[in-house]
Amino acid sequence: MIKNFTKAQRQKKIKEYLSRDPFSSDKRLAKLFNCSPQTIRLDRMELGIPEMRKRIMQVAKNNSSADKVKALKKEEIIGELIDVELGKNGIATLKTTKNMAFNRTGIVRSHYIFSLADSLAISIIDAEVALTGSARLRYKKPVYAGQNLVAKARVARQKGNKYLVSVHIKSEREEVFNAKLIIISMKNEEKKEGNLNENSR
Amino acid sequence: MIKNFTKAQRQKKIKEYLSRDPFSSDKRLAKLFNCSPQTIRLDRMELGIPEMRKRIMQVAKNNSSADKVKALKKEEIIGELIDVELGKNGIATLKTTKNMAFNRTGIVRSHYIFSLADSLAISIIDAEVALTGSARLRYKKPVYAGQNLVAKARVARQKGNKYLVSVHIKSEREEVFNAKLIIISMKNEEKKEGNLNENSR
DNA sequence: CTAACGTTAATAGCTGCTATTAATAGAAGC
DNA sequence: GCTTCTATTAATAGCAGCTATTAACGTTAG
Repeated sequence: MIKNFTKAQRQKKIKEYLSRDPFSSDKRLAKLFNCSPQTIRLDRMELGIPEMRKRIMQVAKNNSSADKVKALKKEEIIGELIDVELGKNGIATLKTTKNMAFNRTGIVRSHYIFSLADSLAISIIDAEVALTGSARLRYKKPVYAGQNLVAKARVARQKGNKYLVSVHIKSEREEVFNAKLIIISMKNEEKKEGNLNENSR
Repeated sequence: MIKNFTKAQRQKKIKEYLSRDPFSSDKRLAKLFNCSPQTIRLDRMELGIPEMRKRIMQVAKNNSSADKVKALKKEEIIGELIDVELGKNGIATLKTTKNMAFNRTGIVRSHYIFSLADSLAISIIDAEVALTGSARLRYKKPVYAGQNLVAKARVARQKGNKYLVSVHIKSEREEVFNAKLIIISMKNEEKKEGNLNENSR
């Protein structure tokens, strides 16, 4: 019989695979790694990896705690949201990579930086839907692939449904970018409609 | 025996409860609502609510695609470059998709629109390296996933290595966005100094 | 040879279900 | 009254995806 992997190789692969896709049962993994479910189970035990259902739970619990932010879902935010005080301020970080940069120079493309600022600005607005109305951007210094960016946003003013948000992005404590954005929150007219025809009582 | 709720009341409560906390099994719900698990099951059937594991799955899948950092993909950024007269003007288009939009509203995220404008502005500059220095953005109307965008850029002024580029983006002949960008062209000497202390290797 | 290791198998039991059939109590209809 | 309907509960078989345990192999190292 063909030996696909050594035990160590297989376990490493399993770990890698599950970190990307935690939704596979032992049965499915067994097929993927061409071994028996029991082997997968033994591997999981040794690696301290919980069963599929518990893995799914972890993922689920993760994002259910993340609905602090109303207008954006987690996946829609560029960068990693560190802290948010809705309606006031927020912090996000972005680890820049080569993919985000011009090959020739290694300089990160400007729209990635804008995306970080814009996403963060929208995230801190306390509304179901928030859109960017206008913005003033200033790129202070070029950012090179590999640099870690820290974005801080603050609601500077609010007039009705218009928020003036200022964002400063630093790398190594040096400001590389700042922006002022007008974010517009949308009315929640459609929220009421719950129980018109619900019988009962 | 004490009748806690009518059927309709209980079902309404179950619906409410699960929308806040999808992690409860029928058994737990039965205790909460002081009835038998079977009753809960019947209620779920009537309401079309799936079992706990499937509910957890839904929550998990939601944010599972979250590798924390969602990168823009290259193809998504630039749009299609239709025509360029270096140093003068250019036209690019972008077919917007659901991926670019907020799930909830279908409105395309602002940074995609900026990316189109910014990329186009940079590509019409006749220089080896061009960087965005600052920008003034105005979002006129929300863009919905599926709309085709047409961006026109024009070099309005040039002062040394600074170019003032204006970009107008239309959908269906209606302007949805415009921007003025200062693009800075870099001399080729300056290209090297990127790797002073950072990223290295 | 034999002991250890790696793998697979078989078995019992668990949770949280689905699906089905049935029993029971209470109210409503004639 | 008796019947019928509704709501609830029960009991049963079966499923997926496990845990935990015991056991049986084959390969390899000493």
